[in-house]
Amino acid sequence: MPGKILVVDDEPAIRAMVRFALKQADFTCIEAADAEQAQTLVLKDLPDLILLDWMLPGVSGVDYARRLRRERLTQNVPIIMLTARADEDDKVRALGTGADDFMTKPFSPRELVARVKAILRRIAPMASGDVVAVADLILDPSTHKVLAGDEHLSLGPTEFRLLHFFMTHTERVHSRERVLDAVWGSNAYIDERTVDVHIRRLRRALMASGYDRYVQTVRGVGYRFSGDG
Amino acid sequence: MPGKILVVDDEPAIRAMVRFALKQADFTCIEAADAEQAQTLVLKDLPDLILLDWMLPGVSGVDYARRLRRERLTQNVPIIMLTARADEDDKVRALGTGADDFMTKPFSPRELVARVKAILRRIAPMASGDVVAVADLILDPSTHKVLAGDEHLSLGPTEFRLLHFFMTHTERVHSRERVLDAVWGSNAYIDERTVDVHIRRLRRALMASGYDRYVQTVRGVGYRFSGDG
DNA sequence: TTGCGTCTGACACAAAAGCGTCATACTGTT
DNA sequence: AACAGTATGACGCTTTTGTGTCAGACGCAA
Repeated sequence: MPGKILVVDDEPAIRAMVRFALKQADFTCIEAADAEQAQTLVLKDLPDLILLDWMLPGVSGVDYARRLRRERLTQNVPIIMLTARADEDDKVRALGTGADDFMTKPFSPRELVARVKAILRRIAPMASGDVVAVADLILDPSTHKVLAGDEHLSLGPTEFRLLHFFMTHTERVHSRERVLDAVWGSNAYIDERTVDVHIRRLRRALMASGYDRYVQTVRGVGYRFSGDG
Repeated sequence: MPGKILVVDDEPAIRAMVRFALKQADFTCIEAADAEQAQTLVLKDLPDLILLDWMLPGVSGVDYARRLRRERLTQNVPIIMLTARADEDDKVRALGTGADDFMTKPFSPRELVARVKAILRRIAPMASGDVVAVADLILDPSTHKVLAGDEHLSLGPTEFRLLHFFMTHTERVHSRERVLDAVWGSNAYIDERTVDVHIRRLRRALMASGYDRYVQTVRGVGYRFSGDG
């Protein structure tokens, strides 16, 4: 279950093709025909990546991309622009909006999937679906298992995501706010103290294998996942 | 990898290329120039996969694909559509017929083989007819029997297919949606909770032999069939 | 066709697991 | 010591899953 992808295009045919391709590759796909619909979906469940048509009825794809970049919620969601023609000017402008990549129609499903995966690996390591390992701690999103050495340890969904986040973003301090954004999906009205509780639960689960010491408190700032003290 | 593949294309040159590529990869290849011939071969010896040209003299590839999907015998045989141009509309329509993939000419032998293998991997572990075994649990599709140790256990058709799916796709977590696709067929309008019910029935059947613990719930995600907890 | 038994999917309710918040205890800093 | 930030256990609530039941579909036999 690598990731959730929002497709914004007014042509149902394109959406159908994209949906098919993404589904084949095990992505979850949500769809919108215009910017307004898209925004509703974005607020409802924040996607991991957005495929955005350059030309849209109403608010254009370019304008919508700018807006997505301005707003805090979507600031870090990668965007791939879809355009009808390979026009250099368009390309420059598209990248100017903050798009992460750019594809000209027609494109093959294979190419689409390849690019999506590339972007996700680069920008959203959590959504790539790859096995993550830190020392002897191994987390496998595809089986949803976590191994510490050869011990299999069981985590609740939230602790699993939390550990996944930490393991894909090691060595850095993350504020509670950031953790909430990454693990809870950023539009949650949740008390920051709640992070503490889940940190506690995660530590407890890791305790048996000693990996709890990887989950480090940085007083006044947040938490860090790191091998050395 | 076992496999008999039917190529339906009116151009002998294409057929020759495909035949060559498939033979190299150890597939058996049978050929037809039109839908009528194809149908004769299908009835004589059911192929594991069909490569079907989009444009055929007489009954078009699209229509023939629909027919293959309608008929019981061929309902589950994967189809790869071959189209002349990368026309988005064609692609979409091809997928609408129930094709599992499509390729635009010209394609390389390598690409062909890769796609064929991909499809067979995805669909065939269950369709191969091979006996599947996990620990002492043995499922034989040809006799439709399941043995746990030396106990013979009886399952309903759906539970049988469900177990078959699990045994050919162990270790991974499968969302209910995915399970529905694989076990019920990808065009079933079925409540996701129904999966739970059949999981229950399967577990109950496996209970006597203790294999019910292999059927694991991954909360918030789906189910997994796995030896270790 | 009719009748019979099995299989199925939906539903409703029960049970379980997970979640977020809070109050309180604790720890490090100044 | 006083303060601010953090850790932790408990608790009420929500979401998700488990399970029994039932009406209808289906296959089969007469």
